[in-house]
Amino acid sequence: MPVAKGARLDPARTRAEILRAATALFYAHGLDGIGVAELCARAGISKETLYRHFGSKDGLVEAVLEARSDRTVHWLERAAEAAGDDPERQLAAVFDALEGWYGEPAFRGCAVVNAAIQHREGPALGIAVRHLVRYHDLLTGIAARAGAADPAAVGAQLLYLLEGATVVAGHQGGDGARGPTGQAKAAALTLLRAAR
Amino acid sequence: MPVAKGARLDPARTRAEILRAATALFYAHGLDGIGVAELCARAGISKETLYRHFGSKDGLVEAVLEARSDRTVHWLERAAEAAGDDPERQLAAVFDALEGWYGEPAFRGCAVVNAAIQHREGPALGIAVRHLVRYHDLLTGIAARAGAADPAAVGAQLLYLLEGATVVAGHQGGDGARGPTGQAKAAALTLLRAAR
DNA sequence: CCTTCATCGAACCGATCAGTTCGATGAGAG
DNA sequence: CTCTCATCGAACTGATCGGTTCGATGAAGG
Repeated sequence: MPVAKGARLDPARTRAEILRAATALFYAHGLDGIGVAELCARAGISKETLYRHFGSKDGLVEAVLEARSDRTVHWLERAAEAAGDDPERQLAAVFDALEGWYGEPAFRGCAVVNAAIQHREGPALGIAVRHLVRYHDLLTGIAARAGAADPAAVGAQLLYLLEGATVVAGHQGGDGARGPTGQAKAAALTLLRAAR
Repeated sequence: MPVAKGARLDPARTRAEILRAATALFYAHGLDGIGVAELCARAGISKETLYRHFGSKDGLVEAVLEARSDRTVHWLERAAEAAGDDPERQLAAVFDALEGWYGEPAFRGCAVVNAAIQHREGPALGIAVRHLVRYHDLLTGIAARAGAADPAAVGAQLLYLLEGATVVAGHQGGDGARGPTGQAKAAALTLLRAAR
């Protein structure tokens, strides 16, 4: 990142570096909790560079959220695929991955959903809705392969569990008062088995 | 609320009116989406009155969140009590109440949880953690009365469902793209029955 | 009647913010 | 070597924000 004055690096690399820094800062401090000036300082770039690449702070937020949604969804899809063909194993793998995420010290919930809660207007809400639909599709697919009578309904139930566990886990770290965790996978498997 | 210049109304009533307006405005626009000046205008009071009652915007936020948490928890407790002695009926009543709430056009998710997501520092996070603990206590009590082997674990599972359904429902209204709803109660009952 | 005081309304303050502009710099391309 | 242009860094703008202050007002209480 120590880009010199007249550096002519790959512009795509500059853009990626801005995205990387902005993703972490928006997640940690909230969309309104970090200013463009500080963001540029932390990313090691100038304001002019940021505005040439993204046009506005909202444009940067949109790019960050799109990338974050893609990464998270693909991460869970890969976790399910890697678990083999058994739908129960796939579901267990998804929730194992999630619970590993919850344990990271910087975990603060889902960045996309959090952003939509912070900025009801603007691109965040639409991206979050699509994000939830993708989660729902993933879980509905597992329910369908498990032979559920109404896969979309079971997918919705599993989606509630996933999002609820994420929200609850996201509130643990600042204070004490941690509620019981590790129940999300058990609940998900119970719901899937009850649907067959 | 058209309070005249030298009005000597019950100060407690003035305070309550500020709280009422602030609760709605913070919920609709977010904690950072509404300024003190506009809030005062909408509440029909002057800035000096607001600052005498609450000291700061953060003080007002704290009072709003405390009151909102109390109201919501008591509302669900009453819904459960009114359903009689059968734990399954109590759980159904809680999720019926929630799903009625989700259908309101102004529904935007849980104000307390949303606030903690917006302001990670300050009083919001602590209030939200306590809020979730109270929800967990309510649901754990139902699980215990239903004879669950591990009531706290079942309470956590139900808490995930409750929060997840709230978050998902809170993202439906701005855009189209509504996911399946109405599955929260069915999932909750499935989990409760599986635990007996 | 007269004191008290909650209230209004408007001006004011310092800080911060998103976004713009510009001269200087230096690496890569021809 | 020279032109191009992405980049830096710093200054600047206009708006908004949270919070303070103050004189005027008028209802309640003695």
